[in-house]
Amino acid sequence: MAELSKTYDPRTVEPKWYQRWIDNRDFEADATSKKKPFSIVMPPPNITGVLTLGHVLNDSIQDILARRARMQGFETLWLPGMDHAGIGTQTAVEKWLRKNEGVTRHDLGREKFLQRVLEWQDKHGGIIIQQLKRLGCSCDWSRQRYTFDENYVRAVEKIFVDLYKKKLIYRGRRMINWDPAAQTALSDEEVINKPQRGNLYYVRYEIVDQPGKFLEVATTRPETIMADTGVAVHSKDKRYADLVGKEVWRPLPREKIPVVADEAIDPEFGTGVLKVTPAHDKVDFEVGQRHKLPVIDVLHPDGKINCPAVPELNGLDRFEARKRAAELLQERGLLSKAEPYENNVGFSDRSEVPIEPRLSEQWFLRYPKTKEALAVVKKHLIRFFPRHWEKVYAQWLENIQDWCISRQVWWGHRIPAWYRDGETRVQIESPGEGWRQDEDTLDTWFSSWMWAYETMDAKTRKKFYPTSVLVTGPDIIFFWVARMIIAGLEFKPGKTSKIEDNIPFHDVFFTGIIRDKQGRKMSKSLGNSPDPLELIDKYGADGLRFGLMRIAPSGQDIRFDEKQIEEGRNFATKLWNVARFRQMHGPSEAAPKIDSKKLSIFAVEVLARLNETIDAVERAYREYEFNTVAQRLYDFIWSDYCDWFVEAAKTEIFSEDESKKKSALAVMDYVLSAIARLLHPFMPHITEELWSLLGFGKESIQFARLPKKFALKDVDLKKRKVVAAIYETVQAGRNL
RNA sequence: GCGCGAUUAGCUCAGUGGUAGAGCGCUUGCUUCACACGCAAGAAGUCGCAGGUUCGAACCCUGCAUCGCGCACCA
Repeated sequence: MAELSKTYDPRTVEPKWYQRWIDNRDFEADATSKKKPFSIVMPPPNITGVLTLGHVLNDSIQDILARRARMQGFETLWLPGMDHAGIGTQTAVEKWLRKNEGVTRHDLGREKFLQRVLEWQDKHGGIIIQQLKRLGCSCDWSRQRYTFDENYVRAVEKIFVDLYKKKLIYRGRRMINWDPAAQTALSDEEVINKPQRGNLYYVRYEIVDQPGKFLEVATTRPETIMADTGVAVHSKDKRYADLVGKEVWRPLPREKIPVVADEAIDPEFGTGVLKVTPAHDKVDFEVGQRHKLPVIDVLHPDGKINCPAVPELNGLDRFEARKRAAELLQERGLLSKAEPYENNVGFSDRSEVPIEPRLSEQWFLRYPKTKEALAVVKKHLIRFFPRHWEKVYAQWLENIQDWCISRQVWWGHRIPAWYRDGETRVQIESPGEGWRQDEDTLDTWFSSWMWAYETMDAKTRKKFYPTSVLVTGPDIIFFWVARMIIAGLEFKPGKTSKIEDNIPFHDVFFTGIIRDKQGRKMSKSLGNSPDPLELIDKYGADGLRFGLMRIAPSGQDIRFDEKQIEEGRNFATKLWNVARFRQMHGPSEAAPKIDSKKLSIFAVEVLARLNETIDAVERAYREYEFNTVAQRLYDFIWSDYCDWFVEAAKTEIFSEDESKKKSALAVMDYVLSAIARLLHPFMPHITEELWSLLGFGKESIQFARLPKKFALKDVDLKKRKVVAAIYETVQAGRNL
């Protein structure tokens, strides 16, 4: 048995073991194994991403579950991979190109740009995978997948074609969310509403056959007046009843537009008159449809005004134009007032600029299996932890709208649609000469929704699908979790067509979101996100993992404080030292013989508490209460074992009575071995090191069975009262 | 407007019907033969507010307040 050094050095110990695990192929799952399966697919991080604390939390939890499953005797697969992250990656590379070479993607053209993305990917991509290894993640790297793997791309295309054939995918000209910065359509989920301070402008529209009389319209967007093709009032609004059917002069440019009556107008808002701008607002579009109003688009895709008829505004950026339009109206006496006003504006999740509702030709998916998806969660065929997310999930599914899946982005899965002379064909291969493929790519989530099964080959899938549990953040419950459930139910990748064989996972554990000390989200721009790699250097991967898990209540947001990680490191040191103490009194036994007749009352106490801890830990795992597991282990080791048992046992260890000494040491071995195993999922490296140095097993601790409770006799358990009394006395004595 | 969380010691958070807990911080004492990343002792909370249920409420119910999040509205 090697000697334990005076201090624990995670920086050498951790990489040493990780390398050994990899060399032994300990993480590789055997699809032909007879053991029961346990599987997790990792939510694929973006190829451009670097490790954040969010990943550390997420992946530590997955690692804990995977490592525990191995110790429970399951054939365990933790399948890792990466996401190409369409808009995200494209934006990152464009930014890099602009900074380093001063060129845009349009300067390069599609082909060259994609070439550069691939080069960039080889050079800078996938850093996060190396970082996950440093965390100790026990992923099956031999099965690592990428949403751009050839087979995966093929599967995405195939699904598109299938859904098209089923008439679930269609192409249509509809109102979509347009991101003028990234210049692409977005799904509703990618739009975030934020309250914005602005003005409510009261604009005067002169009534055509009553010169000098005006209809006043309240609007926040005077820059879109040029696109007005009508004004609308509520059908029952008496104030304006006589004007319905007449015409008013649109101020910019001056033109006659009709007054229509529609139920959608709120008579209470503003003046009760709505300017109808079908090209630039969803409600207005619908009103326009009902009254057959024309659609005039006055915005370029980049958000600049497209209206040569009003040269003062033409070519201006939309926000610039807003101010200018108000000035123009003011000059012409058509602005009666402007009052400060706060309203919600939709922002692009990615580029963080306000989106524009825009009429556009896009591909859409009519979601299949929404009722079934609702039912599997309601009936707990899929269980959510914590439960309250079920409601959020249900609310989304009940109000679901068709999904806009096409993106005007170059980096992504190409849409398998082909055009020639007004003819359209949807198929994977080109139909032949003269056919032009659709320029657009698919929403990244349209590929990720197959992640739970398309990452597995047939043999792997047979053994490991459906997966056991999904660990992810609640922020992607719609983007990913719900859509994966739908995909599982619709595409039926399971061994039979039964629902329970096709759901993508049995349990979903939603982690909390890590915030800074002030409760703000971690973000690059705020610079409040500590670098996990630095934390690992400082405190060790095990320290970081344990520290974080201990403060991560199930599903609650977490306020991060480095102090908490320091505690994790301190705990590792404590464990190390108490093992050293044992080692100073001779070699340990892998299978210590404990003569229950010779157990001291202190030994009975610590074994009883170990039993309680084993039970409590088991219970907490069942509910995914990782902080409880961590806390119970922490308390047992530090307080019950170190502070009380070891201190009490010292008298025996230093006594002349050999049998008492042997008994105490045997109990220490028993408890230490149990501790190492219980703690291994949380702190894999240090426990493996101790397991090896103390000689508790020839094999890696990873495959050691979790400790069972020690069989204590009732006679012995009765002694616990005495121990309690003694401990109380000791405390009182110390007090004096 | 609807829904979901949170509100407990200076800080970060556990507890969830029966005498208020942990870690950090603070105070005091310890270079005691594993550990100062430590040991021992201690001070510190009318458990957001108001009602109700109960023998008994931090915990259950109702209402309110504050903070955060989601959905809807958003001219």
